[in-house]
Amino acid sequence: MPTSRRKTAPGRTHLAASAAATLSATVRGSPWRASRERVRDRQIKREAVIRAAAHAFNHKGYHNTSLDDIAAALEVSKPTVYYYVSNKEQLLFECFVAGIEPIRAAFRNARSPRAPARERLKTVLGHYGQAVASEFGWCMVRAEDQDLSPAMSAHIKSLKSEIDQGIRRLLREGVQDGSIHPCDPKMTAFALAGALNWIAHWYRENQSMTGAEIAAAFITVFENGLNPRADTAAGRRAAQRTTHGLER
Amino acid sequence: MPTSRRKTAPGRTHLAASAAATLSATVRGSPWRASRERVRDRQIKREAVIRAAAHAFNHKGYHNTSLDDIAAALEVSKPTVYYYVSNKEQLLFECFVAGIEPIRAAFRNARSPRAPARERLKTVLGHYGQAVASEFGWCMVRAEDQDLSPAMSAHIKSLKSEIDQGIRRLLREGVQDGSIHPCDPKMTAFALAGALNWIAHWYRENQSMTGAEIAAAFITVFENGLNPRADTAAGRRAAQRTTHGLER
DNA sequence: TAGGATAGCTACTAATGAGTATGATCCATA
DNA sequence: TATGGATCATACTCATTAGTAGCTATCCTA
Repeated sequence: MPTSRRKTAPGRTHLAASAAATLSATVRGSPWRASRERVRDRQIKREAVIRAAAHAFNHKGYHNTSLDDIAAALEVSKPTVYYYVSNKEQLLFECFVAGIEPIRAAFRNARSPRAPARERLKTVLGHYGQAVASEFGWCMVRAEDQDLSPAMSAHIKSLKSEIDQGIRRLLREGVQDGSIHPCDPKMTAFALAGALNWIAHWYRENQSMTGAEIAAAFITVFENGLNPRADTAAGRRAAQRTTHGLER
Repeated sequence: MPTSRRKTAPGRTHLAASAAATLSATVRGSPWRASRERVRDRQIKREAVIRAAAHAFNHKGYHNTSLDDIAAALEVSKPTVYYYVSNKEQLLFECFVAGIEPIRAAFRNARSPRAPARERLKTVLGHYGQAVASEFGWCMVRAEDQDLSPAMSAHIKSLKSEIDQGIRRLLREGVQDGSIHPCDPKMTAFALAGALNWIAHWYRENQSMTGAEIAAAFITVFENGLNPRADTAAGRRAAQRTTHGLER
């Protein structure tokens, strides 16, 4: 890795460039306006830091990523990173929240029972899959309580639990309105979430599909299960041969 | 944590006790026999080290576990651990192999097409689930290439790929013999493995079921999918109302 | 145009933890 | 009973890295 210690002119760092690109910073107005823009500017830079962290965590893992790495990726020094974020742990936490927020939004939209619960669940799972395939997916999925302070760990656990409970509720509603096969909501929710979470592990290496395509493919898998095809004689025969007992 | 630096008499450490418990070390015989027992003794102690590592990784994560921790858990010093294992990375690798081996064995047993492929797949997935819920499950599932040297990373990847290909093959066979609904083998294998892998994440905190019970419950989930119950008028009505399109 | 807030850098501290050099002890064998 | 290998401990080295102290430059506001 070439240490391109390019001496950027002060006040014109990569971070600043990133902010300037998004801001119409040339507009001058009242002092308040300028002040507001400063705040926005800072917010944008902060997000750039978090995105860079997510990218690094994604590729090298949390513990193998130093804050110097993140700073280098932004062509900035380490204290600059600390200027936008209080510590490494918070960086992971922010990535986690950025990843999980779209899923929570999807749940909020799925609240009202216009459609059968199965359809609402499918929509939510679609968003879930896309979130996991996003840049923040890895952080979302791999953020472990072991790496975080008790407070943050508790916060993350409660967010995760919220998602879990949301899936279970939709499953129960689906069983009740008849749109979903009777099932154990807890185990089914675990299976669904697990299958989708796992996307984060192989998606980096195999980006031949978009997040939406993957999510759609998974929904199909969930719907078909492992049932034999009901429309052929061979399927019926094979299904009848089954013994219906797991190995001891 | 009380630093119970209990001064164990030399030659009578925890490791030795563990080995002695399993060995009938009192038997004296020919020098060759003693020599063979020494070898076995060493092997048993080595396995105790690996188990201790798995336990620690399981609870604190790989990077948050120091070799001093593992040594302390065995009431032994760090160089003793190094006496049985060449480095930390190898420790993780051994845990990984210990976890994945039963799954490979299950695949070997599922080779001959006595039963329909669906039944063979169910059996394999049952073993898979139990392995993931085992003490080595976490290591198996969370061992990342990022934490390992290229050589070990490649080795682990090939083992993982072997499992993946095995599942796909059984899926294809099942589709062919009619015992499994036509599906995309790749995506279906990802979903199945993901759901099962995820067990490792929640099993530690929720050991209300045995590994076998969990595996059985998951198989049921896979078989039912999200299909509506076909045996009620409500189910059919709900199924007809569905729009069959993922959100845009 | 002075002053204060903003934004950033160089150069450090301090702690942790992987891995090792060296030597002590025990036991089987000769 | 002397010796060599097996087993384990004390006490280090060395590299990494999270986080900080203290300084500088810029720019908006009064």
